[in-house]
Amino acid sequence: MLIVLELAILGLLKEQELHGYELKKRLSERVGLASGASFGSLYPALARLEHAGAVRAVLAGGSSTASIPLTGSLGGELAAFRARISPARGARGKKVYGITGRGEQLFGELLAAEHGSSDNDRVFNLRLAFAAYLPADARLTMLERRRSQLSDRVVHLAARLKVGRDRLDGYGASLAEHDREAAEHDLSWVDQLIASERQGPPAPPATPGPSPATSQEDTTP
Amino acid sequence: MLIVLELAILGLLKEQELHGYELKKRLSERVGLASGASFGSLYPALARLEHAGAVRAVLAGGSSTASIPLTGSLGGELAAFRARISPARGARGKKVYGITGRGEQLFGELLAAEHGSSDNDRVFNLRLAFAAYLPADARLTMLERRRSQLSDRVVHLAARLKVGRDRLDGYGASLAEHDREAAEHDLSWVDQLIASERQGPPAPPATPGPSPATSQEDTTP
DNA sequence: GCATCCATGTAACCAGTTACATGATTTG
DNA sequence: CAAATCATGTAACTGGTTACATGGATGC
Repeated sequence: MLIVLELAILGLLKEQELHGYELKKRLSERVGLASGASFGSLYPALARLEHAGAVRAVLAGGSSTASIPLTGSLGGELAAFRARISPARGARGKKVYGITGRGEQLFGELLAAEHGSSDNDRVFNLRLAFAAYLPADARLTMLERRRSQLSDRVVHLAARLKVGRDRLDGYGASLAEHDREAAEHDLSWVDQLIASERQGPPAPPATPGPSPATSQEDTTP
Repeated sequence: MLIVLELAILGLLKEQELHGYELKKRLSERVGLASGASFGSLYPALARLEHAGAVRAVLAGGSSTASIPLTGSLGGELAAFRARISPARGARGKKVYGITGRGEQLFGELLAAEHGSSDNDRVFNLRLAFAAYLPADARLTMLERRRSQLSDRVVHLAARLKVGRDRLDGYGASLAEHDREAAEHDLSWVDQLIASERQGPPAPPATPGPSPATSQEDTTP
């Protein structure tokens, strides 16, 4: 799924500039099951995004740790400038990517788009991971769509259990049962999310707050 | 994944003869999340299996309900015979497939094969669905491999939670938490399966017993 | 100076999907 | 008899993987 990878890349780059290798590591850890993207798909995706003007690459110089550890809250502009100190070195430098205005826009579109019934699980997880960038109402809509999806699934799985009672052996029955439980667990989780969405304000406890005035981890090196 | 689809097909055909369309429906309901195979992949897969001699097709005559509703407990022989009443009709008849000796063998191999670290979830679910056909020790091995896999995953996800505490926003944290819970749930489920495997006999409550002397579908054309 | 990790990229291949083309059977 | 559903198949495309090729940087 195009969107999955590209959305994930843009989302991570929105937080801070990264080069491909690092990006890949973050992708794996950040959205756990969602995306085990490999280099073979990551680099082409980056190339596509760059071609589309959504990200911009800067060849970064040698001293490795220079560009990685900035915490992200300042615009790409500055960091890009800093990186440009040593613009070209050997044939293949470390290519640090930053998101552009176009990229931010694309990110917003991808994040808000209605993914007509396809993929589901992975897509939802990913979008939730970046839900903080979504306006509150869109977030709620998304959660509710997910809720109804899961509720359908639970019904379907329960039906499977009932129908298959005589067609399933012990293992099949246990599997069906477990699937239903998992779906129910997912459902109640989403319900929780919805509930806390409705009464509490978004309340982002960590770094990438979408808006509030409280975000000031400055990053002067 | 080749194995997934083909294993699933063979497994279902082992229980009873089916034509593609019906097969597809069963695939969806039987192994819930595991396989939403579409016709575009199913028919080619059937063709491959037929070419490999693992399944054998019989053109079935018109009166639809004749071949479907047999409860599966009788060997393929009889059903095949019944279907052969009108062996060829229009250009495209309903093609009922049955598993052959080669197919049974292949099924066994696929079911027992070590799927070196790949796919995981779907494969496990599928194999569990047909676990009754596995000898007890292989079953245990498989369950234990899965257990260690899941245990690794839990550790990894817990680590993600701890590490990402400051890098994750509320949504990311909730997601990570939920993933960990899900993995833990899976783990304790597998533990249960292992436990009941160890002390109780397999005890298959329904149709498809793995071995008893009743299996005699010979393959004379 | 050699091994190991970091880092980027390409090419071949693979499983699977969607969309299309075709026709038979059932049913209102 | 027309519409819906059952049924089989093909072709184009997609999103992805593994394996390969290449080379800089680090550290022992």
